Amino acid sequence: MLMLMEVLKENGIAELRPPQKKVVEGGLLNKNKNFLICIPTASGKTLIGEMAFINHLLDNNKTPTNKKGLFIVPLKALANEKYEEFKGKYEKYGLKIALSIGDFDEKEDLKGYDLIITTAEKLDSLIRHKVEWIKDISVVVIDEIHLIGDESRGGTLEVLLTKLKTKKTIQIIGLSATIGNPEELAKWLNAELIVDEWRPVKLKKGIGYGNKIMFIDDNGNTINEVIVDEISKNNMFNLVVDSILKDGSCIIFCNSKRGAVGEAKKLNLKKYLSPDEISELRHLKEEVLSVLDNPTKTCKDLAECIEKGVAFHHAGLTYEQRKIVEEGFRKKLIKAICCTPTLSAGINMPCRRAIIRDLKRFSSRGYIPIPKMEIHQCIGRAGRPNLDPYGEGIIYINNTENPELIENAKNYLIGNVEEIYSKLSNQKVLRTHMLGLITTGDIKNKNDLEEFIKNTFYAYQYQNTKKILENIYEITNFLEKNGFIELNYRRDENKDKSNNSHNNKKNISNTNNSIKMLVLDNNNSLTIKSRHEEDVYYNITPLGKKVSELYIDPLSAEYIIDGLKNLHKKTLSNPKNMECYILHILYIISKTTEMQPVLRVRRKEENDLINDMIKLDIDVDDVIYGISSENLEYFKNAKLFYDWINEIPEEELLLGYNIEPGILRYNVEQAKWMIHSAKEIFNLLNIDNKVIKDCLNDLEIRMEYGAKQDIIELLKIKHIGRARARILYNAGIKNANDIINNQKNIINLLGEKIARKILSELGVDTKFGQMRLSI
DNA sequence: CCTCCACTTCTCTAGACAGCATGTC
DNA sequence: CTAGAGAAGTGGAGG
Repeated sequence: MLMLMEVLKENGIAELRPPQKKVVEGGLLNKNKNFLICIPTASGKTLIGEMAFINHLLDNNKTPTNKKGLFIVPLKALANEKYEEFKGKYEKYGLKIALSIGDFDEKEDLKGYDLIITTAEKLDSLIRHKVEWIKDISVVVIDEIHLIGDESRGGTLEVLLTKLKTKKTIQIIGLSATIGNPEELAKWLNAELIVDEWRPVKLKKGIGYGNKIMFIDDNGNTINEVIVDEISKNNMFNLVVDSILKDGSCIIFCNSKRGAVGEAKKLNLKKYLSPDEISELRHLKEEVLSVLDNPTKTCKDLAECIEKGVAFHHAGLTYEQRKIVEEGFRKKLIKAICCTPTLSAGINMPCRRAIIRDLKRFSSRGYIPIPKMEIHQCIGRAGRPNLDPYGEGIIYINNTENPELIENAKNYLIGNVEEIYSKLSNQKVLRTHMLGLITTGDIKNKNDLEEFIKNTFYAYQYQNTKKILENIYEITNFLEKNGFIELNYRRDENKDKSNNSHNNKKNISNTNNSIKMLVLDNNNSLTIKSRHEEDVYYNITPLGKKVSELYIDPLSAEYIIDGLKNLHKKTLSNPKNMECYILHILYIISKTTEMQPVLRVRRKEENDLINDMIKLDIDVDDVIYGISSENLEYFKNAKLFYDWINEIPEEELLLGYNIEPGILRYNVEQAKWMIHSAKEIFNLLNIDNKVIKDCLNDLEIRMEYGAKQDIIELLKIKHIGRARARILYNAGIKNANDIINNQKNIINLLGEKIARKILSELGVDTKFGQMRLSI
């Protein structure tokens, strides 16, 4: 304890906050005690994790114990932020801190690191690659652990926690936002539950309508009503200006990107800016415009807003643009941000006044209410520690004084938030993780499988594993059918050894039958299990292992395999039309579940797309029944990638497909990953087809750079991207040899510094360089 | 033949984890 | 629980 306080003190923390004290008093320093901590954002959650790390990773002399701690965060941006923060705080004690996320990895083996900041998915992936340091883990802190209830990502966290919590030597500390059923989650984790409402800055909750804000207490009673100056007809504008004039800042949460941009455009705060601020904002504006070679519509819109002291923030912005907006807001140059949920959780972006504009959002099920938990996270942004005397979380109703709407808003502000539920039964989650668990050897047979499921949050919550097990048996059949796993029937070890593969095959079909019987029976099916089923053993195949390590959905892998096999047949009958094959491959990857959602098809576009698909013979099994609208969407998406790799100018691309810079980058990133996966999978299929193989190899590079085929040789060289490659190519320099033979020319074209870098990379006079050339 | 305007029809809808191997202008 | 805003298209009236 003494050591801990000393370390905290050396990092500027003299005293613990009430919830932190509560956790320490509850036994945080007991290295075997798990915790679930539900306290508001910005009340010092992270520090609780840090205390646990210090406790495990440093001894009384403040030197490393060589134990390992993991910090699992939900976003890469957050991981980066914490990595920098922890490095600054704890490296001085000799702790080695690593960041391990999808697009970045410490070069060295993570074995030598004490504190690793990672995401759930990355950690899961590392486990699949069988890193051996997992056994050294002594403490795991999970940030935003309530995400276990997230439809798409919760399952991964659940599988991970299920594994971790069986290892009794690991202390697990879950940090959570307020949830409706914390006891349930805590019990499952064998954790002590700490709930606290303490906040560093007081939060006033209110409902805005017309030009009034009605502040209410936790019982829903009105505390006071504030009249906002009606300086314009735009009530939102009045609300924002009201805050700014009191030295406050605003974040307005909207339910769509368009809504956020529209709201931002309506706020002109120029009148309220100082001359200094105006000139600095002009600088920011230029920065925003220079992020892309040619500013697109989104860039121009943002630049225009920023000049007026406002910004919008959503996934359509590039990473750099988002950073500019966030930085501008922190420096108080940008007075208000209109955003989508990008800012509702994750990175630290507090403000004085958080305004909720929408309480419903469009989803696959229609226009549905936004969860209360999310609204609470949004209004929880209000109140900047040490800057604001208080924060204001306001739900704004544009509609006059409709009592129903006010009542609805009130319900959002008071009372309990939703309970969270296991999302393990999500099909994609089950497919992916069943394969993963078989890969890692966590599940070797049916007994392991049932044991594992019994330990999940799902089983704990529903007290019934029958339904999910039936589901899983179907999935194991699917995995077996596609050659990702093998189902073996063995009565005992000896018999198994004498089994040959032919016998195994026979047994598999028996297994299938018995599983079907199980599904049909609704009453006491678990007791009527046949012996066949009892004895199912799961073995991973090389293909399955690859799919698992690539971290893609097995269903996507099936699409890829089917697609490539079909394409192979086509290349045999007509080995000439390369462009056609490229579109086929792009179409295949557009179908994968990782690429969803794909672009929507407008009615006017339908005919052209159908004609193209027929011409290219893509997924047209039966012309009479036509092509499904889904397939049209996949194809449209494929065409986007096709245009991208054919160097269609970005602005034209975005306009033509009606997307934004950030979304394009995201899609290209996903596509790159899928093409890489397709390439790796194809290599395992034992199909001798050089056309497809070359095509996949080239596509991976072309997708990364957005480049045509002709400059591929140049792109393979370090320091040459698509711009430099194009310059060289236009000057007649087409490959590494040309570069070596035209050294003077290269210097003229690219400048001496870069030219020298490239030449030394090509290692004209070193053997290593020559080897690279031959690759 | 053009412009304006009212009306109808169409379109669109949040976010962001994972592989791999290192550096675009 | 299952919408609603805004863009695009249409067509008639009026000059």
